[in-house]
Amino acid sequence: MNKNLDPLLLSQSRLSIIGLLYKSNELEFVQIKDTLKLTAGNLSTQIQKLKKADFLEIEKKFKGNYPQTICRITPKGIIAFEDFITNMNQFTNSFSFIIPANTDTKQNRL
Amino acid sequence: MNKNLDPLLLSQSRLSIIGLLYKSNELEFVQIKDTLKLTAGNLSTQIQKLKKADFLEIEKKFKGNYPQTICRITPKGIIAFEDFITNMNQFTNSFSFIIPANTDTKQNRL
DNA sequence: TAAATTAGTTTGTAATTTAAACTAAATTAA
DNA sequence: TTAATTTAGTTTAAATTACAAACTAATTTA
Repeated sequence: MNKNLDPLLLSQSRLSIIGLLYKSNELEFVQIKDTLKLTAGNLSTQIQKLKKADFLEIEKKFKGNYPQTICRITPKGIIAFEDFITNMNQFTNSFSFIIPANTDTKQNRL
Repeated sequence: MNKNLDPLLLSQSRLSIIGLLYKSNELEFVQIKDTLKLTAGNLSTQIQKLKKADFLEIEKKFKGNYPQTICRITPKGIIAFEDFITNMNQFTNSFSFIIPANTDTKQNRL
């Protein structure tokens, strides 16, 4: 089978989390939770999985008196996300005989 | 969260199965199994799930003396797959500031 | 006629998902 | 001032999913 889609990112919640961080580099736990409308429990587990894969790092600070959890995407996370996008585009483009194609050739990795 | 990706298709195996059928309309169980290198057990369960969602229909015949299971994509399956592709393209294109964009506008549904 | 092959289905375990329950501190209201 | 509520998370537990292994059942080959 086509095993090129990282199963860790083949998940609505984790794909969205990494996608958000891909754009913003780092975000607060609460920002992610609110933006994606995830429960805190779910987000907590998902970022732990992403951390375990070294796709993001978690920094615990304080914002005023409250604890604050910052998530930051790692170089490995960036590459994994770009690979996912590239592979998914490749897949969707293989149906361009009916669904208009993606012009993506090879991504520019920064 | 971005709840527009049908979780039934957000699976490597089921996405590939429906993708194959999207191209070929109907295929034998064994053809799908061999093409995607799935185990028979896994394929059996996955097509049952897809059937339950009315994304494909299963016809049981005989080919010579051996049983033959034909899988055929349904109109509902076609729409679901096209929607998945469209939504995934929309997602990936929202990262085109770095990853080249997909030109897909609105798909032509046949 | 025994062994191997074909074509699947069912089962059992492991992993995943996610809401609910919980911890722990801070803040607000009575 | 102390009780209730809010903030910010983590842990748990139940439900769902994934998938290989084991199984059924017939056919073909040696």
